[in-house]
Amino acid sequence: MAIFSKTCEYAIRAVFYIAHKSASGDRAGLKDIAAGIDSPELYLAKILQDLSRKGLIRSVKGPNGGFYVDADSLARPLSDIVEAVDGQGLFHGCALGLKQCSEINPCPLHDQFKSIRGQISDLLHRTTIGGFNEELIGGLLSLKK
Amino acid sequence: MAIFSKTCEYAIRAVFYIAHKSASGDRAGLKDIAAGIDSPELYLAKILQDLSRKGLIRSVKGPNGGFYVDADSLARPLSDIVEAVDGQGLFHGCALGLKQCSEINPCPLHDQFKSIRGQISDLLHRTTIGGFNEELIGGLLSLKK
DNA sequence: TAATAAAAGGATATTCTTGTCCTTTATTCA
DNA sequence: TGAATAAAGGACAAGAATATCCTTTTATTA
Repeated sequence: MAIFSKTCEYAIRAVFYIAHKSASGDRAGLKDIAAGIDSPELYLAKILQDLSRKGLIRSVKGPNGGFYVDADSLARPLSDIVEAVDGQGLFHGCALGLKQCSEINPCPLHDQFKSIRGQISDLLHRTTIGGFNEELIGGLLSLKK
Repeated sequence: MAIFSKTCEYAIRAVFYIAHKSASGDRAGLKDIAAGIDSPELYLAKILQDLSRKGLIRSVKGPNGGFYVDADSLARPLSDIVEAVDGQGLFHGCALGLKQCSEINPCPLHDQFKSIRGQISDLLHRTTIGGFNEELIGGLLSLKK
């Protein structure tokens, strides 16, 4: 198992790609994004529809339409995408799947996993969607698989 | 997404349960284990067959048969189970699914995820299968969901 | 040695994730 | 206003993870 689902990986890469285009005032079309992040186009369409419904990205139909993110969304943390797609599983719940594990009755790995999950949460919360743009512009980062 | 797959959660809980019984010289039968860790019996059978083939646990057929772990296995790290079931995904590979991400050409989250994954790896490597027995004996820990 | 108990193994069923296809709706522009 | 473009939406398909069923093999013990 990877850390994120495949759907979530696509979502993150796509939003980065869209944010990058948005920074120069452009919108990104589905074909463009799918090619840019190396993902199946029609599956990505579903993911973007979902993110759009949830208000994480915006879309415009018709000629010269496409996806973009506004300034507010650029400032949003990466965790918003992860939660929208993969839910809270990475941050909460006993790692061993024990229902009775809690702060009051912790499993033997509870505190250690708590610390690690806290770090993942911190990382995803302090990293913003727009924060990758410099690196994308500098060409240091490719979003292709 | 949780950290481990459901299969892996069952596997970990089952091995803990078996290890606990083994400590008092007993073997654990499938029904017993499934009830003890609250998992579907026949699915668990497949998981245990797999762990047995991979040498992580031992089994004996026939009356008074069942599963047990030898002293060697008690000393094994939890990471052995996780790797056997969920593979290397938790420890290796770019978190964002970027093929080109590497030490030489790291993605923007590479180093931070590397640290977190290192901690997960350390935790799972330094925790042994047998290490939970005191807590199970003390009744502090329940393996039921 | 026969009866029984318990895991092993193969096949199938169900559910969830991932991926595709086709039609509809909204927008642009000639 | 009509044609073209691009996302939205609904339905379906493939694959993987999870779960169940049935038969076979191996061991115990009466």
